[in-house]
Amino acid sequence: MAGQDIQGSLKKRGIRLTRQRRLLLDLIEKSGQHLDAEQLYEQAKQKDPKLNRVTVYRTLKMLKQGQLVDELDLMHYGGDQHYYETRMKQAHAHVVCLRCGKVEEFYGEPLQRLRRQIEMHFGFQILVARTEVGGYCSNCQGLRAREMEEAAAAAPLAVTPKERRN
Amino acid sequence: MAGQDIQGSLKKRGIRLTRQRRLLLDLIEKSGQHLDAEQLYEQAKQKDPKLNRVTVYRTLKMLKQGQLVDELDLMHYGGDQHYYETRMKQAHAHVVCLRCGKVEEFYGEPLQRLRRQIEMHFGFQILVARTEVGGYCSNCQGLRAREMEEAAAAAPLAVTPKERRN
DNA sequence: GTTAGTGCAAACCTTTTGCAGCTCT
DNA sequence: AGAGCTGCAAAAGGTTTGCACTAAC
Repeated sequence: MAGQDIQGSLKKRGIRLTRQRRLLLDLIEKSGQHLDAEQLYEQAKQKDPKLNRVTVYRTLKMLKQGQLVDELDLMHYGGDQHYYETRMKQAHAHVVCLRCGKVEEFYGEPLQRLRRQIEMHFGFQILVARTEVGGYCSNCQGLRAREMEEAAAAAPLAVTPKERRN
Repeated sequence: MAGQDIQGSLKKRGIRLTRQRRLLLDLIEKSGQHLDAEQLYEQAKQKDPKLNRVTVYRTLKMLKQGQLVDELDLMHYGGDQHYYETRMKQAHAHVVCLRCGKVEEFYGEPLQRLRRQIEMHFGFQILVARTEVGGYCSNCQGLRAREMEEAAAAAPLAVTPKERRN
């Protein structure tokens, strides 16, 4: 399983597998979602109430430096914190709906192609790559349009009136 | 000029063009680089010592919401702050060397192709998209390898020894 | 004249650091 | 045994907010 991979990788590097780290790694790997440090801390605290928020940050930093997790911000939809995911999966882009917050993942060869092109074009050695996209999901596009109309009806001022004067 | 575009766009939306905003817009547009809020503040203060840092943040936020600038983090090479650039240019990826900090921009059709694919695949309406890549530029790859060797020579411990024992 | 925008101070949120004590190997 | 890790408290860095005053339209 992926779990073994990360823990094995740490062991090989001479990094200690403490109780706290095992717990955090478990949570990161088993969570299907993208967790931020605070969510991870909350979940971990339920299993180990003594665990400190600082340990979460230190563990995430270590995993990031060791290239075992990737750091995302998901277009800052939920704020300025960072989200984390394991690197087990194939490269993918994150597609974030700015209205409902849903995050979809895009796999597929245009990403690999882009990556190869960048490496070739600059002779660059890529260690980490992120593509994040914000907009409206198919479900929210109509709702969003309706919301805009309503807003315009409620406040029939602001933008357009001034243009008519010219 | 691009300057006119942003200022005109703001005017149309009924957003006031204050002295401070004109100054900040000028700096953003004329700067060839990616500026963070603090750099922008420092530069602005030289022309208007009274200008407050908060105004910089508020202006950037407004421009971001109005989709007149894009927000980047350049793989957090320089810290956790955000960088900004105008949206005048064609879509491009940012390629950041994690050793020397150089930022290159990748244009080219793989990006457009990726964008179209995401829109088609999910029926998604993209408002903003970012691709950021971290690694070593052609110039730093050799230097980096040498640094690693030296580090291994200086501290001949850590990782590999343990593996030999098996 | 109104309303939006500014400056100032203070708060806020996320993340990092210093240090004493604990624990994994 | 001893380096590495944790918890706690405190600080730091980046960004936002409340409020009274000012300026753009």
